[in-house]
Amino acid sequence: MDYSIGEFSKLTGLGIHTLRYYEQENLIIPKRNAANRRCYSDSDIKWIDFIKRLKDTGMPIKEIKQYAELRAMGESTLYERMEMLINHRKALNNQILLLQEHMSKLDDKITFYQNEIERVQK
Amino acid sequence: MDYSIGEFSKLTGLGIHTLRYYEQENLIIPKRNAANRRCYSDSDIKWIDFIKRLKDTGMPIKEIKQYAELRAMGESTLYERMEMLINHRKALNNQILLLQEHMSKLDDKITFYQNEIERVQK
DNA sequence: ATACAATGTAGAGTTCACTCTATGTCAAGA
DNA sequence: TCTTGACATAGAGTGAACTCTACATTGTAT
Repeated sequence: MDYSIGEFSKLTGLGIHTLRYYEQENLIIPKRNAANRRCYSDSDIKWIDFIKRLKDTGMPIKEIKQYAELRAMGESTLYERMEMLINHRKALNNQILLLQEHMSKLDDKITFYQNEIERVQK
Repeated sequence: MDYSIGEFSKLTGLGIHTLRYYEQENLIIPKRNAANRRCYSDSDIKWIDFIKRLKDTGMPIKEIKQYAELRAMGESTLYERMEMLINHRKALNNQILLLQEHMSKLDDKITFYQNEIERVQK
């Protein structure tokens, strides 16, 4: 099944402009029909979902672009891509640990506020 | 103890330009000496550390600015500030949960790569 | 056949959070 | 005294990631 850019935009939640921008950046390059219209496929949906995952975990577009370009080169880049993901996993793990630390400090601060408010009310 | 902007920049790890920008945005407004030079205090260091924590947990400058302005108003805004922090804590918690989910999916993908690479090598 | 909605390209504009430049003042060391 | 370096302000520039505009073309419903 193929989708026009408008349909694909609705399916993925990404704006039409964003999809064209992603194409410009080589993240996703859909087929074209006879009239030069973009034809997105079902596998493009999965690919966009993965791109979103990388983005949402803090990978910059440039790096996603690198990954996408390796992917477009086929099987010979499997190892390189895996290495990228392993590195990204490490970064993500650190990010989570840091956020957890921040949260516990934030909890301390909230506790402090609760005490202050009680103190002031007396 | 008071610090010039240069000293304070080194102490906090924030650039001089960034400190002036933060002042412009009302995040931190140091005293001035007779010659109109900024005089940062020890408590300003703690305040910057807290600003950094908010920033690093994804709070946009505009919202930090709101918090800073409440803080500058004194005790009467304690409750409002606490509420902001509680909301932020919630957002942070969601963010962490989401990242953990992303990480587990990333792990699946890495496992997939490992299998693929093995398959291709045979 | 005609209108209109969706699509195409190229390039400009926006927002965020800095970061830097230009220009001027002033205090302290050689 | 001279010069150097840190500081001051105002405003311009940057990079990331969109987002929008202008204008041309095409597909579809009436």
